[in-house]
Amino acid sequence: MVKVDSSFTQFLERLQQVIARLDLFPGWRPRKVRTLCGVDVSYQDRKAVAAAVLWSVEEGKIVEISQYRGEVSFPYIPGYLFFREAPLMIAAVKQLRLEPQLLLVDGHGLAHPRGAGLAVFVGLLLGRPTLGMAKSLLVGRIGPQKNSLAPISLKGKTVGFQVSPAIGRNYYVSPGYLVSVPDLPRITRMIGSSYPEALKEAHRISKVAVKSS
DNA sequence: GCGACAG
DNA sequence: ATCTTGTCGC
Repeated sequence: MVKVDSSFTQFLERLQQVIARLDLFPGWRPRKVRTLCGVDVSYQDRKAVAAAVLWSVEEGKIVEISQYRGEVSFPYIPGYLFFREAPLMIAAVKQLRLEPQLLLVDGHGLAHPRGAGLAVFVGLLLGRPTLGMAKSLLVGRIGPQKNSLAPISLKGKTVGFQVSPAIGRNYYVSPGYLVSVPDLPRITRMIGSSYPEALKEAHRISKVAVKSS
């Protein structure tokens, strides 16, 4: 794994700051969400496998799967996850034959120290509506819960929500691309409120794939 | 300086 | 994330 000097992380920070100034979340309000695409990455040493799982909401089943095998040389550093995982995730999604309506990325989007987490980069570079969905908080404070949703506030702004499903652990959702913070509650409800099956499957499939390689 | 810290 | 056995609980 390469050593990462501060000049390089400073460069990545500048990149995130520039991206964060763009108009990333103008709002996306579909009448219906028919297909989701869960994206996740698993590792075994430097070997990595990204899985993209296209999921039909109405049928409740997998429609298409794609995997991308690669090598990582950049370490995990909180706040710079995009540089490690975005290339793999993007490659996996691009291999899909069908075009997903909404991407679900395992990681934060707006709920990031510089407002530009992994989900922002994946969504922006693929040009698709995207949500960041993380299993734990990176930054921000949790506000009062209302209807199983509690705002994540950062510097006085709401950057996402903590979701407390009827079943399972809490998770965190924030805008990745196109979807705005005010639209988050509605979109989250449309796809079911509990941790998405598309992401569970992407996690399982990438894990199995990296072990058998 | 100290603590926190997606996957 | 990954390394790892048994074990507590529904």
